[in-house]
Amino acid sequence: MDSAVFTPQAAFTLGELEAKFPPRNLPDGARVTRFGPSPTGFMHIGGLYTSLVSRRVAHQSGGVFYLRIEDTDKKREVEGTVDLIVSSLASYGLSPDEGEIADGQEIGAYGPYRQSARMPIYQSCVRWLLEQGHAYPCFASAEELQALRDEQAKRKVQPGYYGSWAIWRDKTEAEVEAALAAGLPFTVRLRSTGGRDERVTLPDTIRGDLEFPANQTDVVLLKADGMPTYHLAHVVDDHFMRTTDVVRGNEWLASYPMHAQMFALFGWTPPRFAHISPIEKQDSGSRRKLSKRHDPEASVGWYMEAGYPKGAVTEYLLNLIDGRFEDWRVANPGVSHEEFAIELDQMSRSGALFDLAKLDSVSRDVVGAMSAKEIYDAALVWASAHHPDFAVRFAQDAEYSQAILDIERHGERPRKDIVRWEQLPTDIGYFFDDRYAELLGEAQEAFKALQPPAPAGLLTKVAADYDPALDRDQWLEWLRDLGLGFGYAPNAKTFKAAPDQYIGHFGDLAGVLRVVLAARRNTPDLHEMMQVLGKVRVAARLSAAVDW
RNA sequence: GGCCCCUUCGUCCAGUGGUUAGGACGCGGCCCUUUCACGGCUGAAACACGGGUUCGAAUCCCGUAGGGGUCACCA
Repeated sequence: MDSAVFTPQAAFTLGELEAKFPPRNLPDGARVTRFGPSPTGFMHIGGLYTSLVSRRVAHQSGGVFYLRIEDTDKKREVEGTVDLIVSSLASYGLSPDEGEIADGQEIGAYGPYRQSARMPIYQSCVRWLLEQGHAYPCFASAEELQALRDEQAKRKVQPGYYGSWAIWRDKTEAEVEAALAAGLPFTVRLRSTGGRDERVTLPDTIRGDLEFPANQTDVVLLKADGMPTYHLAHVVDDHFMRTTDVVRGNEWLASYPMHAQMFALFGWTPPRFAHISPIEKQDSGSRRKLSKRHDPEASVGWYMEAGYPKGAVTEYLLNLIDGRFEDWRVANPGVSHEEFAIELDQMSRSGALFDLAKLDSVSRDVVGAMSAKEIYDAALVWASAHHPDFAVRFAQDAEYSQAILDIERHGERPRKDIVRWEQLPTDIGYFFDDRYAELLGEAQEAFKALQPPAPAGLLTKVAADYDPALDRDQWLEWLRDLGLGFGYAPNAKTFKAAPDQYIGHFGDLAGVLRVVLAARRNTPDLHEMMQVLGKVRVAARLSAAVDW
């Protein structure tokens, strides 16, 4: 029978494909890796993780990292996902060297890079398999397949389409013709060659040699709609795209024998495999994969909304990949994390638990190392997308905004209170007069609750005498002096030594000013804060509070 | 259930026959201090269990247990 019936879109011989997609001309040792997401409406943090590993492995070796869209399941496909994937990768500095770089636009000589556009290639390969007798059409319906599984469950045998359970494996040509004539839908299946006691070895880059029973299942290669399954597409694409290292989740471990068999049948040398463990999450005692349904932090979008700096997410991921990154970071402050080399064979075999506290800590350090300008730029981008009100305020006077961010950021030990941009509106909102007006109620309440209460005349005096030109030491001396006149001890020690002689100490005085100026007790350095607010604002706020 | 993978402080990672089992996050204490952060010092905290091999085991071997993955015309 003419196998073209089952592969109507086949257009090439294997030889033609070999010529069309020749081995890459790369330096010795160069690795070609890829990221192959399915566009199902979501960009998983695990995808970022895998891409980070893959891209680095490729680039460290002078190789190529490409993006391949695995859109062979049109039922699950969600429009707009490709865009999301492309832009997510781009914003974390993980853009591919080949593949889709913008919606519908791709670069590279090994494409197309969307599997749905590669039908002629897959079908050509399957046609060859059919001709060699390594594949056959299967007309079994979903119901028949289910009945098969039920029977297997009843008899307590291995479930699956294999051996004598593979009902269409040995049908006669006449039976196939009849099914075809009846217009029954069909799939094309692999005619498995795996022996009963045969074993195959997977030389995994991360895990070392792993042994499995050889594949015995007549897996589906071409679905009823003519699309390839993952298994076929993986083998064909990674061969013709000349992938040298397949980096993928360890959920694929069990299907390796299937893939190995296909590579062998085609006569192709399989790539190296590195099966990485997914990021997991603690869930009432046990752990499980970070799931798109239950865990918001599984989505890359979550990190964007929270306003984690891009570098923080990357460095956290780097941390999971190799804990020595931390030591490297300490030894190489200011160096781009791009410089840190990843070694596949050093990766952890067990899955890492997602740790928000650790991410926050990494982020604190990353933000701590940024300049006010860098923070301003990144935070403004975030605010424009996620907090328009704040964006307006923040953008109005860029110089003022940056001065706010620069408080305690210019010395040896920068402030590390910012973890994500999301905090900014509440943390520095009081610097802006319109926002401060909204906080007035809170300020008054806190002011009234002050212990000891602010002495009469204090605010007026500070408002009148404050000189922004004073440097830190002069300011301290001035304010201590001034406070002494109102009964505040110059420091806590003095106060403790003679509590009856004072109403409080310098810290209490600073507290009064903080509450009035910022509507809160915890603010950055008061001296710098007042300088940034400026004489006019300071005086206005203090004077207005005299009547509270 | 079959097959496969994994197992060092709560978490992440070091440690590949001889270490007081190390670092980081988190947590506690102390110090610094105008609050909050920062920083410094310090403390509690782990080799899943049982057998071997060995003068000696977190490290090698065999079991057991626990956790995870996979057995689709989803990837």
